[in-house]
Amino acid sequence: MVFFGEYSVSVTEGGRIAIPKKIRENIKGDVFILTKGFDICVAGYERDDWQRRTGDLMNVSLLEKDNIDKRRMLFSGANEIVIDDQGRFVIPKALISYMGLVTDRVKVVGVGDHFEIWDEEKWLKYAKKINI
Amino acid sequence: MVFFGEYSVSVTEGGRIAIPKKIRENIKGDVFILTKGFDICVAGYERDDWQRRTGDLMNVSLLEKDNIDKRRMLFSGANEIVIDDQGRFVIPKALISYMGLVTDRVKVVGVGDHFEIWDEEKWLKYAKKINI
DNA sequence: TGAGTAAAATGGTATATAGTGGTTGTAAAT
DNA sequence: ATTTACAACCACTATATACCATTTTACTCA
Repeated sequence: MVFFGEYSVSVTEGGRIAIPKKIRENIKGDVFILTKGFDICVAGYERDDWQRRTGDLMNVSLLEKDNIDKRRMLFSGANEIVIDDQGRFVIPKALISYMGLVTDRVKVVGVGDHFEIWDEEKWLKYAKKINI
Repeated sequence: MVFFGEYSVSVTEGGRIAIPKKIRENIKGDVFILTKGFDICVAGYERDDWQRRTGDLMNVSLLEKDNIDKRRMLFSGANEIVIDDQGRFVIPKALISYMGLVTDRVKVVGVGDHFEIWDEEKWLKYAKKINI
């Protein structure tokens, strides 16, 4: 399971997209976790992987304030998404708003352990900035 | 496994090429990784080799932002390519666009540990500039 | 509270286009 | 002369998109 590549897909008015085949075939089953990512994008994780990796974050001390911002973002933004049998799903409103979607096109990009969805323009700007 | 030589091949409208035999016979099996390379070309690596070099980027904390740029760059630019039994494969759209392909000819060149694919004109200009 | 209405979510179908596999042609190499 | 590598072409399949219909949810006002 490694997420690769960069794909341009269209978004309907209701926030529905068809996830690219090359990304989808890396998701076991038809369920995954979609949450807020760094730099105004949304990030998708395999459910098992998500549960395994968030495990440690569930056992922090009540007095531990470190990373509280990131922990809030990660968990409050998380949604369990079910992909329909045509490979489509709806990006929840809160995440649409978080990613600042303005056009009707997004980039779906693989980042190894997870994939990300970006407003297309924002991705292009970012990619230029970090010189991809 | 050493990639060398310079070959000119044609590209179809859909971005498909027949990889030169001399390059192909250095690829173990029929799979390799095609990524964005330096100076607007795309670069092909053996899969094992690439995975070995990127493996440590797969197991970072969900809260770790430090090398996110690097991870996005490496993985979003990479594609797992399967060569068909006639030695053909399609260069993904994002990479076609990255390499600035204008004509219907590319140069496939060996660079030791990897091979590269260039828009032919760009390669000739580059080769002239660096006085090869 | 509950019926009526509007809006959104969902499921399905049709269409265009991109991807894939196969055949044939041609020129070069053996 | 036969084989091989690459090119060109065609046909079929898979995927992404747009569109429409139905269901569900939310909202309003009597």
